[in-house]
Amino acid sequence: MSRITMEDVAREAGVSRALVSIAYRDAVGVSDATKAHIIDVGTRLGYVPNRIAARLASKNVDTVGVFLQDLHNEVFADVFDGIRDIIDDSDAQLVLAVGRIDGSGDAAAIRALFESRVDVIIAAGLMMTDSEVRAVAQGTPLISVTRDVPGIDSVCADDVAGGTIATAHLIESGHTNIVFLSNPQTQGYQGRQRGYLEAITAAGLEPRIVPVTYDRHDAEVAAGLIVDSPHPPTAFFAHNDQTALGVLDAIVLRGLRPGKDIAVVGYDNTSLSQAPVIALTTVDPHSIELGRSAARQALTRMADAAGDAAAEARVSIVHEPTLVARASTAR
Amino acid sequence: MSRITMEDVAREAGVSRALVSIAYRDAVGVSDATKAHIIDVGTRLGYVPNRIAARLASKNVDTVGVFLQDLHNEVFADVFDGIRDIIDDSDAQLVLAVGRIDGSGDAAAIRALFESRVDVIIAAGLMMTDSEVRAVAQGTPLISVTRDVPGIDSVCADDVAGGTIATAHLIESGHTNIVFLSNPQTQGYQGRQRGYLEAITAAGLEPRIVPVTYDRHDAEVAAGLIVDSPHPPTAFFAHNDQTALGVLDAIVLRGLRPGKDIAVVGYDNTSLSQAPVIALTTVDPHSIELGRSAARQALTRMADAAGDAAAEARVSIVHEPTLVARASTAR
DNA sequence: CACATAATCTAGAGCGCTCTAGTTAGTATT
DNA sequence: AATACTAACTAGAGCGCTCTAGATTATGTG
Repeated sequence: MSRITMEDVAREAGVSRALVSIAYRDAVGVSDATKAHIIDVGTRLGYVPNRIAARLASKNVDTVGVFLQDLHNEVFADVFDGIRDIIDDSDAQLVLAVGRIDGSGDAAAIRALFESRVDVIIAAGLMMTDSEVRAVAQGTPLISVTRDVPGIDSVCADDVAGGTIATAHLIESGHTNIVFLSNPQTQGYQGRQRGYLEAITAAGLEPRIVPVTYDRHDAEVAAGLIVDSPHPPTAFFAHNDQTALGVLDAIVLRGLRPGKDIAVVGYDNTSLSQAPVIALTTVDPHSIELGRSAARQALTRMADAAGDAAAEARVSIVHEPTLVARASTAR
Repeated sequence: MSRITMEDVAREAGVSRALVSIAYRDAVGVSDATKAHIIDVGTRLGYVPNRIAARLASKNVDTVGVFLQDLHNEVFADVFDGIRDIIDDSDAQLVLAVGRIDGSGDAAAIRALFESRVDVIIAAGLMMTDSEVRAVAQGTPLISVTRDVPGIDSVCADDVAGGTIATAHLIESGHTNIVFLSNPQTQGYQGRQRGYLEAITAAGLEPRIVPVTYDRHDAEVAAGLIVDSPHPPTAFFAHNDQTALGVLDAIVLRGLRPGKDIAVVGYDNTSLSQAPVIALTTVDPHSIELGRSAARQALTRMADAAGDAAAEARVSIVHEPTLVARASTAR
């Protein structure tokens, strides 16, 4: 274990501990020459600053906690990329916590973030209910990304609009029997469903909503049952790309051709959907950009928590999603 | 911010600070009644223990740092799942750091882990050279997972064997012109290539190795060029599933059929390759199991760092990979 | 050259917790 | 009833850093 402390460096360099601290933090108050000397001695001794101690001692170490729902869903990787873009350019620290696909790890992950005394939390894809989120956010500012939580700072795409353009795209292509695959477990992706409903009813069509679990294989099975039913739809709109992939699986397994025989639309525009083998039509919520916005908002919240500017009211940033048409909806 | 400290709880509960500490840590030395009372007062006040302070004060808070190379590659999600399986059952803490796809974030991520004073680091997919890894591991035990680093505890699949069975599978299927798509940037996936070479030369065939970058689109372009070349191979063996997907893209874009016209084998058995739409033949390194092994080894290292049992020599755990044959290599 | 001003540097009091050593009370042993 | 335990609890010294207030030295100015 690294046993070298700031004290050791100070003694060896012949200066006070405080000066070593100043030097290592790039703060003002040390001459260039002394600073160089201190850093030099430090590296020679193999000194590694102890961030734990620094965090304890200082009120000014900005740290943002990031919660990612599921590492297996690439959306969260995209969001994280965006967050990092911004945070790397600030001098804030990042602390990461990840949930479990079924949502069972959310509370524990958020608690861990709290116990690490982060100044602000960016949560991507929390599965709890709105009120649970609000309850948990007590004290530390919480920014929800990819999901709008009333009462909480939120950064997300306009999912209702996204659901509408996806459905409208299908309707324009001549489909009249369109099934929406919803996710009952995930609180907060209701917007996509609402958008679907709006577009469907506006067109005077009959909505068909089927709930599926988060698991892609389950989605395949569920979609398969629907395809095999007496009145199979000609198009599916899945609440996310993962589920859409399951639908493609079901279609392919039955010897049918996505796009030609049955149209499929996903949501998220993960890099997967872009692959020519998949070529999934999908709604792009611009996840990276969402991550960036969320990170900027996080930085803002930290700033006005530091200076005691009256905490602004809840902020809701909504990005406009765009449709990306690919082969899965091309005849 | 949560301003309530242990002191506050102690005062309110009418006990000493130390007793609150004992109660909250589930340690022995407090009666059940008092403990219940303390916890009760604590929750009423909204007390959240400060793990930062705990870490500083205690020598006995086990924390394992996990480095994941790239959130966009699902292998790392699998490895992480395995790690968490084990760590969740211990009472160690997990600290996560993630790199960047091009390896540029590795050093910074590892440094952050060091500065967080983790007791042991599990690194999945480090892109540095072996000696850089060894240099960085000074002091803190470092366990490399998915990659064998000489001199460092490593948990990985037998990549040479993996490369061999993949190539042998292709040869048995009658292929004689097999291209291996290597990744020159990633140190340490050389085993897969070596396995390929062994199988190829054992069969008296001509090796063809083409380097591609980590980017899937680049892989598609590179594979495309090879397919369009005068003597296109009848089979590709890609160093990982991501790259294999790029190959599938190139094949599909040319109106060819994977499996039928050109065979493709990947490596990692990510959930993606299992999807019927993709149906990629691949080598399964049993990533989750690798994660579990690595975590167990991490726990062991921490234990013998605590008790001053003579630190054992370097441990290398090798799992046997298995071939998963799917449609991408079926005529 | 005395005095102000700025630039460096230091002392030492915390940050919120854990942990060792010790005190006090409660129960058992002979 | 004296002794020995054990269980329950407390005091206080850190952990390695940051930060405020003050000391010291260097620089400028009329």
